[in-house]
Amino acid sequence: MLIATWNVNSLKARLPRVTEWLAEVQPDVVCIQETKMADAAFPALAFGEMGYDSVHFGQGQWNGVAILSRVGLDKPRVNFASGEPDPEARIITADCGGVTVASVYVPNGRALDHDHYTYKLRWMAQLHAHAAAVSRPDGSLVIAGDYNIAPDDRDVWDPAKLEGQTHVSKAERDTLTVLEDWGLRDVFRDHYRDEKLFSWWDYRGGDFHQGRGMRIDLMYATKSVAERTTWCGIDRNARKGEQPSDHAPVMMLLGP
DNA sequence: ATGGTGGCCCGGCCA
Repeated sequence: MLIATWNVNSLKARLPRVTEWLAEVQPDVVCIQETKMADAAFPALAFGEMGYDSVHFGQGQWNGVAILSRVGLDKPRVNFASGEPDPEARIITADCGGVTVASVYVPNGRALDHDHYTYKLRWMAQLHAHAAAVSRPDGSLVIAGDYNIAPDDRDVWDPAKLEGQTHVSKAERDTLTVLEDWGLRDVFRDHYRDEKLFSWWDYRGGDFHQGRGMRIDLMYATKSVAERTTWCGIDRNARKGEQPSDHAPVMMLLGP
């Protein structure tokens, strides 16, 4: 079972690229972020014609998350499963092929002294509670999406240049450690020990072609799922060509 | 030099 996550940066602008990619790669489950559309505009029919069931949690102009699955899609849950609901559309969960899958779009944070940064840290605490509400540490859970956090310095092109900015602060990275302490693993890092491989590159300044990126699109999985993972990858080809998203899809392949 | 590109929807916000 091939599970993917992709921040598409507007599903309306990206639908041709997304359907082309689905046809080529044939993933079984896809977590999508930043659809930037209302539920009524979500192209469920187009995905259905390609064999995918889908659920979407949108709010219109900003945010918006979805899950596509061709291995079953049960118990869709929008927003956090416990505590205060997020006022923004940033998390959706469903059971797909025996795995509980959450598609998450973590707040950006903007700057360390910004209100949005405290919102981001609070959001990550709520994500921890969400994991515990939908699964046990010994269950089958994948939380995949745009975390807007680079787990460590291997995950950024130049740590020195990013010091003092969001995505790399200790407090943000500590929220990932909380997830790991609960029982989740960064499955990509299990398969690429020291490689500096990125999933996002700013549109500006030719950053993609200069290799100036970060790995912020992450797939956290419980131990039983991580141990079934035979391969992980980032499809940087999807960042090339006409009208790409600024993110590339990240994938994990599960054995039986 | 606080720029630059590309989404949103049509001047400025957000990433």
